[in-house]
Amino acid sequence: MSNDAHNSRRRRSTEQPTLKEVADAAGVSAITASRALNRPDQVNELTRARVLEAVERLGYVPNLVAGSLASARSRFIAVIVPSLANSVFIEVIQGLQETFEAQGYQILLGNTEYDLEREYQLIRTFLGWSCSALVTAGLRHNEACRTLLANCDKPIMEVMELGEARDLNVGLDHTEAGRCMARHLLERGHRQTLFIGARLAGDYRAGMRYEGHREIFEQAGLTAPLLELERGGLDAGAAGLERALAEHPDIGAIHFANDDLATGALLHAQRLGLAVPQRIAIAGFNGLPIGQHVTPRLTTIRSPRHAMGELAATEVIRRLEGQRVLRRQHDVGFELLVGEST
Amino acid sequence: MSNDAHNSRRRRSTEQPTLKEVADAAGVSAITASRALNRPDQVNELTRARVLEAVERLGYVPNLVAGSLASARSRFIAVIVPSLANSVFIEVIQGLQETFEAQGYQILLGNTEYDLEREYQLIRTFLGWSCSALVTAGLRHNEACRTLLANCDKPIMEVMELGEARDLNVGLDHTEAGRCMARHLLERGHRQTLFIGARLAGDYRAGMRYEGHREIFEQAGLTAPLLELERGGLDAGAAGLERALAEHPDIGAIHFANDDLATGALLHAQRLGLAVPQRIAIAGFNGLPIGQHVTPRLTTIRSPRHAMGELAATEVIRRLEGQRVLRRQHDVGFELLVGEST
DNA sequence: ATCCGATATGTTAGCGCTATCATGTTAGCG
DNA sequence: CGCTAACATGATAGCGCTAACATATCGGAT
Repeated sequence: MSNDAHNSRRRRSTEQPTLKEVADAAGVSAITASRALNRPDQVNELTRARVLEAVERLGYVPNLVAGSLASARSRFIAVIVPSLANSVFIEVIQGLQETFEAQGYQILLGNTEYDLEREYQLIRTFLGWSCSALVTAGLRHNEACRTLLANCDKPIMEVMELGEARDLNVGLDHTEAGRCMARHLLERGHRQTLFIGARLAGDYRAGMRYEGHREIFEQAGLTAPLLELERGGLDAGAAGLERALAEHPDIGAIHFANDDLATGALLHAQRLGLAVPQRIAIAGFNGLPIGQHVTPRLTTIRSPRHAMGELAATEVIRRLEGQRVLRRQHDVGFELLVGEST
Repeated sequence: MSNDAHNSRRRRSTEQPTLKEVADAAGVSAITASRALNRPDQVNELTRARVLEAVERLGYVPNLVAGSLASARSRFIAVIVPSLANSVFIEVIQGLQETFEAQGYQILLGNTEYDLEREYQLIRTFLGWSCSALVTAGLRHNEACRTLLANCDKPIMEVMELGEARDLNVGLDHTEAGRCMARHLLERGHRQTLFIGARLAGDYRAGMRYEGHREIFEQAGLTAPLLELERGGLDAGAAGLERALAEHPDIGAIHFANDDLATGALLHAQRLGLAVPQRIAIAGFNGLPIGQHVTPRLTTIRSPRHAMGELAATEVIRRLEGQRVLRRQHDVGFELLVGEST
């Protein structure tokens, strides 16, 4: 009876074999079985073979939750981006994922939808999963989030832009990218130029590019009007072109905040029979493949997004494995792609 | 001394406060604090307020790993896709993510790179995290994987295509989609038609569309040659057009496996000065926005990718919350979008 | 006064794994 | 032959939380 009473407390959920059962089957202790799986070089070769055989035979799947609790480490990497709709983040994520997964880390993906409060909640949750490191897109966070990050001893990697990072930083200088394109437009003789972006409060990096753009035009004694759209995408780009022509009839060039908008406008100009760049020049940002397939090819700025993810992951892994990071801050740069659209 | 000896075993990793400390601060027991956070309605309102105040004051972040181990449940949903490069999967993931995150579930994203062995490894890992459910893209798995899934008592949702699913299934009939486009091409009078796809061994759903295409053409007493490319994307589409013209000079229409290829070809045809659809008609699959922005607009088939993700997530959540699923299998259908490219 | 069920809280014992310390075993050395 | 270092394995005690059972309190029905 006391036996039964004792057993009644058991609450094993699944029928999954445990490490203990594998160990019994292999005739070793649990800890040896654990080492055979996680620290192969600390276990005799024959013993390990017996354990692996038992694993195979019983169909053992390690309970990673228990392992993480016991070791206070998980192989999770939290990755936080503001949007999945924007292919830019997807490519960074891909670079991160390939590199992290190759080293046995699992990405926990969070999408803030450009909401800093959501970012805070996500980071809390991810810390609760004892993730090994945090990768966030961008340097701007709310108060609560900054506190959380400041009290966090894990590697923190901020990507996409350069600046005052808390820990590690891989990105590019968006203001300089804005200046670069503005200079190009000036060189091409465009004086009446409009900058068109979408939801710049969220996409503040586009706002930084506008600041760079404005700086150059104002230095040249010109104005740099801004048109902000409610939405992004190809449709919005086409609509933006219409609005630009209506509201700024004498405009000769449009600097779009990204290639989606710019491509939408370019293709719409074709439909309208507007000569690009003679009647209206169009420039973008990102260097998406589509921009190089339209005629005229889109003048844009290419950022090394995939490489940014890889580099960020590599540095985080170095930190996690106790090696010295190569640099705390990496400027991945950008490249002006001159097409025929300007 | 015995006290010290006892304490020497302690191995608390972080300085993070634990639930016990929160409970002490609030003057309740640990389990009450736990309930205050997870089962608010089981706790007196005032008690709960005290606990929440302590949580706030101490900056407590729940250790979800410990919680999952104790309850043998995590709020993880494993999502396994063959590629992130393809925007089709991204949109499904978005639909899944929005719906799952709204209910407090966290997605664990796995990318098989079209490798079924990798899929098996990913599923093992995810099961090790005691995920609550599994969502995989596609119905084809290797032997080991099928065994794992068969012995798994969690909800399993297979998306993208329809067929003999293990458990839940949300998708569309790709063979029928291929037939649909083939019929359209025939109606438009195209007799000499080529199907172009990329890496069909991995993207077997494109292969199914080709089977549908071939069936219709062969029924009409026509041949349905196939051209398989090594890579996908816009560049590949352009290259595919070149090869098609060289290898099949009398071809009048090309049915591409997806819109990326088709758009690449369409834009390339523009550059070459080939009239579309007079000299060569072009059709795609997916219904990407870009196809509706080029001139002529691309004839394609739109699949409700975002909705597919939402629906899949909704059904999984119903199952997890003990409600009856609406249907074990959902055909989300597709829509022929007739542009001017055919 | 007694019993009942509903509500609120507490005690105990795990969940499955690994860190830590302890022990045994073997080879190498003076 | 004892001594040490290197290697291999084991016993024990947690990691932080929650399931299961236990207890206390209270208003209302009997």
